[in-house]
Amino acid sequence: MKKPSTYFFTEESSSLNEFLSFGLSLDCVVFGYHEGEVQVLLVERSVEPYKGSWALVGDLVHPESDLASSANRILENLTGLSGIFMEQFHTFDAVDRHPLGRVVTVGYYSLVQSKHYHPVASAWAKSTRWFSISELPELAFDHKEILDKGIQTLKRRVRYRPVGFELLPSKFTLGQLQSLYEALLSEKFDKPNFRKKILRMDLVTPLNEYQENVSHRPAKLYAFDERRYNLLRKEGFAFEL
Amino acid sequence: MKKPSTYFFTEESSSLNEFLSFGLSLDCVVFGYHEGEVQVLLVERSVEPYKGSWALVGDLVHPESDLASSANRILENLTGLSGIFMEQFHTFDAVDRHPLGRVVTVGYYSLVQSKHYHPVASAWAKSTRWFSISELPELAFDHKEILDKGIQTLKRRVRYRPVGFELLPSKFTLGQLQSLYEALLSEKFDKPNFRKKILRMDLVTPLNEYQENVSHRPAKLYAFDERRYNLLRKEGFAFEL
DNA sequence: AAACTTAAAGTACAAAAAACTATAAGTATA
DNA sequence: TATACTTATAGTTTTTTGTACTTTAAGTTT
Repeated sequence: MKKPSTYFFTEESSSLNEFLSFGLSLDCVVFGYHEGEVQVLLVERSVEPYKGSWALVGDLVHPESDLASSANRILENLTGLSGIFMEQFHTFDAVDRHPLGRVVTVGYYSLVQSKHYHPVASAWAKSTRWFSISELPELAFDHKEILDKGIQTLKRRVRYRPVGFELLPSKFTLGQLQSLYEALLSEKFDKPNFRKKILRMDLVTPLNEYQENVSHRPAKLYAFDERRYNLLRKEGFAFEL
Repeated sequence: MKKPSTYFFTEESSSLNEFLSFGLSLDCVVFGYHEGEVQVLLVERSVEPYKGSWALVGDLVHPESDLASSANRILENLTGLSGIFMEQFHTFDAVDRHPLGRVVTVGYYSLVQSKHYHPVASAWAKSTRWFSISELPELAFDHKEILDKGIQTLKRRVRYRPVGFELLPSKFTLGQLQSLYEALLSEKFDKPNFRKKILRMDLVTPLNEYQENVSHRPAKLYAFDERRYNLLRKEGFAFEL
């Protein structure tokens, strides 16, 4: 990259170079869902600082790459999966948040089906583990703050994004969908009304398939209609439950 | 600030210094409201790059300060007002977004009453002006993208923040409040129901004062109850209109 | 000064939606 | 064949929304 030669910042006469001294990192709250419980993937750091502590999945961003591609690289390295759903939620910039320098971090969250995730060996992670969001360990850096903000954001965005579908298999029952939303929002819904509302939105299409090997009436399976969602999203619809 | 000496990033063996080469800036979408219209404050740049173009209010962040204090400094310089409501909404990081180097910018929005705003001479602004959000000029950098995302975010946050009150005088009528929300959301509300909902929330307290010099029945004046709002916010309430 | 205009504030009621209750249906297991 | 469990839906009650209309309080016009 060409180094700048002109002044940009005019409040005091100092060159732009002086201001190009920030580090940029990305920390991702990887949400999973398993048997009615919302989980978060954490890694045990194998390097200083905070060696041995649990931390969010994250890394520094290379000066030549952007956040979205860094995020994909980081998650693909860790999970072996590419094209995972991921969204930015907040930037954390406390001056002393990183012990080794001025590093600003951008918080992302991502949604994966726990069962699709398989741990991959990594240079910076001694181990990785799913934690229930109700039983979290102490975290490195300001990762507790980032995680809390991530959970808070997810709970809101769930209301106007089809976030839930990322956490379910491609064929699911309305009961599973309801349990997921109840776990995400820590709130119970009325079954008949939940069904009515979901079906009215036309976001899911019924399949001619049913659950198998269950010791009760088998539920009909549904699939998420992505085309229909993209249509609705343009009009700015709300996911009212 | 102490320069780091240890390795942090282990994917390749390079020192942290190599990664401390980002610039950090802040761009603020200053929203105003005047006679039923939502406006944005733009500045005409008097310095390169994009000299002469309209741009959002923004500046580089000093390595020793954080975003919140930079934001306050920038807005106080420009408007002469301090303690203005301001909130982060998204970080923009395209590699080529700034012609002079790798500068990542954090988008904020702020809400001010246009009539309280008085332009202040500034080193980097030839002039400043309010624009209606329906008649915007071409903007410098990626400011169009930032502005669009800011408007989109405001429209959503209006639903669970008392954002509206920042844009009204301390004593206002319910009619004014309703017009403001209609302008912000480009949506009409039913008057009796709007009143019921607002009053039910207990966020506004009626005063024993009335409009004056209007050629019709004068409306009762109300004030926003900040204490009550802080109570409700902890429970995570929604502003359902 | 009486009649008119304008908008606030509130009332009444029908229509729609949501919340709640109850019950029938389908499958596996005891 | 009974029972345990869960899906699926019908129906009833309660709450919310939308519409129309009434009353009140000013200023404006004739």
